[in-house]
Amino acid sequence: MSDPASFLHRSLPEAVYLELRRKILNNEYEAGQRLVEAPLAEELGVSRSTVREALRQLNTDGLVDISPRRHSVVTRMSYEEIRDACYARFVLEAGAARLLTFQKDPIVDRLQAVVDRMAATAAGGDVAAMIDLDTEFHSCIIDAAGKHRLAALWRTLDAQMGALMRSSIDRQHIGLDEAARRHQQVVDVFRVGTAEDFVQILEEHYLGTVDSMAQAGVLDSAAAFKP
Amino acid sequence: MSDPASFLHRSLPEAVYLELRRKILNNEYEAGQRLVEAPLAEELGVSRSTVREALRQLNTDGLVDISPRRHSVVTRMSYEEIRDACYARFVLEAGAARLLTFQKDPIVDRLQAVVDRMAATAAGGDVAAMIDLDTEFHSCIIDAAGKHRLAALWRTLDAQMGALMRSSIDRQHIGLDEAARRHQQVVDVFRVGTAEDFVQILEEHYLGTVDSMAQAGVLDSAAAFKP
DNA sequence: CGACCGCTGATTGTCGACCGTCGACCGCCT
DNA sequence: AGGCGGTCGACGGTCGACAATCAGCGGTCG
Repeated sequence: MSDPASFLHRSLPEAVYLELRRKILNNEYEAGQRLVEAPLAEELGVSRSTVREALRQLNTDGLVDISPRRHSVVTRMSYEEIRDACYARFVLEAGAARLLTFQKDPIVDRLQAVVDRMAATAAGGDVAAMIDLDTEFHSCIIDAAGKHRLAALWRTLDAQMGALMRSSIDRQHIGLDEAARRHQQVVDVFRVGTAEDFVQILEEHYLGTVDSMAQAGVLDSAAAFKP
Repeated sequence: MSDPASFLHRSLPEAVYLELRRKILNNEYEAGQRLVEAPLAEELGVSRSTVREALRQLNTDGLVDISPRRHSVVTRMSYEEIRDACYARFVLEAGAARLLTFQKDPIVDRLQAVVDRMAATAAGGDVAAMIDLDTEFHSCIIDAAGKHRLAALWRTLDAQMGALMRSSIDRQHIGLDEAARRHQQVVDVFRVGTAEDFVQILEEHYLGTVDSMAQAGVLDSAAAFKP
């Protein structure tokens, strides 16, 4: 993100990648939609090779599924896959959190500030902004641990979850106040508790997230098989 | 690995990717070596596009660094980066382990079997086989948790570490018996302990690994600042 | 009437060529 | 002699064309 050289030489594939990524994450392309190289290339004014490279990148991000010799589609995750990704994200965040000093860690002020903004945003009903704040909140924790690689992995998973959350909250307009409250709870535990307490409430927090996504019916077909 | 469709349609880029990956992981290419597209293409009998795609894939695996408009090189990790990757691997494995039932989990037999083979291998002094067994050992734990996404992330990190371990153990021919003993210790804790005990010994296990790599001088930390 | 089989269109796979850019080298100016 | 600007070679970036392959469709045969 803060790599100074990445602003210069933002290559064509990188730009295409970012554009397609943005559209997928904003649900301008819905899950399962076909992404055909040639039309995208013409639409974006580049050649197929360029689009192709961007699609491969999106594939490794888990945002696009590529069927060999067939066509690419926006990833549609099963309930199982969503749970797995969510759990992996939780595990990484817990791994970051256990490195922090609790109670007197200055990070708590930053977290509180984000939660305050969440409360304000919840009142306004801006779903997209809320999800961005969620990412910002957890990023604080991840970044504070100073583990760059771990943070990178987390960010990939978070982006995917963000896309799902967008589409889930879009469908049922509840939970913004609830979300703000949940995060406040996390901060409170951070203030007075230990790493163990924190991990526990974090896990509940994540489970709540995947549950609300499940109930929102984001997972179209596989939802029926939920235990 | 177990994807049935992956045997069919093993495309050219995939094959090239696997071949280059194998060479990097076996240290047939040393860290920092330049990987120029055109010569590689000719050597492998494919076009530059194909090699290019394989290099991108290796890049996202963290095995190759790509400098825009310049050339690609085999990744040379700093001490910090190694520690980060190692820690992330540990976090993921701990996240898998906490889902297991301890003491009576049937996995322990499989783990013990691997350790037994380790002991035999240590006597023979086969470094490469030992590293493969290490991967197999930890894979048992990861796979037993049944979290596919988490396992995939772990595997990527493990492959990188494997490359480093190969080159570190190559340089100092000690530690094979020591490695076997360490893993036996992990199994013992698994037998009688709880998830918390296990995570603790696992962390020591990982720290020991990164330390021995550090001492082996894999990370030319001084060389990093040298022209 | 249904199942099978080959045609066909759509889409990706692969390639070689041309273009732009970067760093290295060299000669000139101070 | 040292710094600087220009030139050159090397390499990645981008492209359009051609080949391979798959799914769906329509015709045909049992």
